[in-house]
Amino acid sequence: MYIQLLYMKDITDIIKTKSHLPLAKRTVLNVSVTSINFKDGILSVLKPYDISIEQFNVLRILRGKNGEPSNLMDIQDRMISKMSNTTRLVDKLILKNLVERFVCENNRRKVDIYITDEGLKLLKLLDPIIEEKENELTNKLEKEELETLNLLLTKIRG
Amino acid sequence: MYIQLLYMKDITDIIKTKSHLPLAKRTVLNVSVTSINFKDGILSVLKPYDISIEQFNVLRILRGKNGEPSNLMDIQDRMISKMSNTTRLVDKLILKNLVERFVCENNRRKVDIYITDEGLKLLKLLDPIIEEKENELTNKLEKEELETLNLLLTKIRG
DNA sequence: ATCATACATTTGTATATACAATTGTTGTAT
DNA sequence: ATACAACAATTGTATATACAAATGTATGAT
Repeated sequence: MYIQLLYMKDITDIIKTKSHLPLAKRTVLNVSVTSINFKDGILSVLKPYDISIEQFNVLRILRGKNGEPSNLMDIQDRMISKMSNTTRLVDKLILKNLVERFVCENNRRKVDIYITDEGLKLLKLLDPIIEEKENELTNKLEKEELETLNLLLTKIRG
Repeated sequence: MYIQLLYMKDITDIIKTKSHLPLAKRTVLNVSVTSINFKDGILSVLKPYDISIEQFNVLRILRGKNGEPSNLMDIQDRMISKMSNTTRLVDKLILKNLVERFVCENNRRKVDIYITDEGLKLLKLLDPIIEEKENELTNKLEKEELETLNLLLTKIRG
């Protein structure tokens, strides 16, 4: 609660006292604050299930393979964040029995990573809760406005 | 270079293969990717000067006080990220002689934190480089579009 | 004046991020 | 066949993030 209050104050501060900032700087700041805002929201949903956002992302990537194994490069290619420490992410998922890892038979440099039934079950549980939170996080804008926002964000990245 | 390529592939992937995602989910993803994009850009500028984004932010907050001291709460209130580890951020700035810390005389629970001349000098050096990068990061959009983007981001946070 | 409470900072632990270096495996050139 | 380069994953180190707990100081109630 305290953190939440501080955080609100923070945003207010930025919006109010810094609206005279140069447009570019204001944009970078605004995107960052919104991103942190979203991340906090998703995190609050995952917290009771003792799983981090990154771990959740890895699980969803593995589910997307429909029973086929992934190796680390596959996973990293689909992650938003950088390539590194995916080994350690998988380690933690293994400890929770959400994932299994084997040496790849065709290429012993690679590893085959599978999501377990337990992992699939957790995802099934989380899916609707995450979706609800995502809707909540974006419901201040009309559908049309959201489309515009997505368009601008895509365009700004070039 | 490798990371850069991977990263581009990543974005392309998301935009191309995931444009059918629900609007809310797509928005959350798009904001996150853009935020990481911006962060990477700023980071690449700061890297040669051996200073992290968070350390840079603390320095700018201190400069904003124009010679008056800040305590940790002041700093945390103005940071985008959460309250914690600000002590350690300041520790690192002290090691670099960019900042000084004293026990507050009026209230010995607090600390007075000052930016040093060396800290001010570094900021003066970094200011134009950061600004240039911010312009570069946002130059794919027209001024008008950037204003719209900022408006939508402000509105989405409610 | 004492005690409980609130305040401000610090410390500890787990996880995540960023990058460099290392290990082990495979492919290729000679 | 051997040596070298490329590949895939792992490990190490420093920093940042998130939260809980501890420390020390000030304030208020009685």
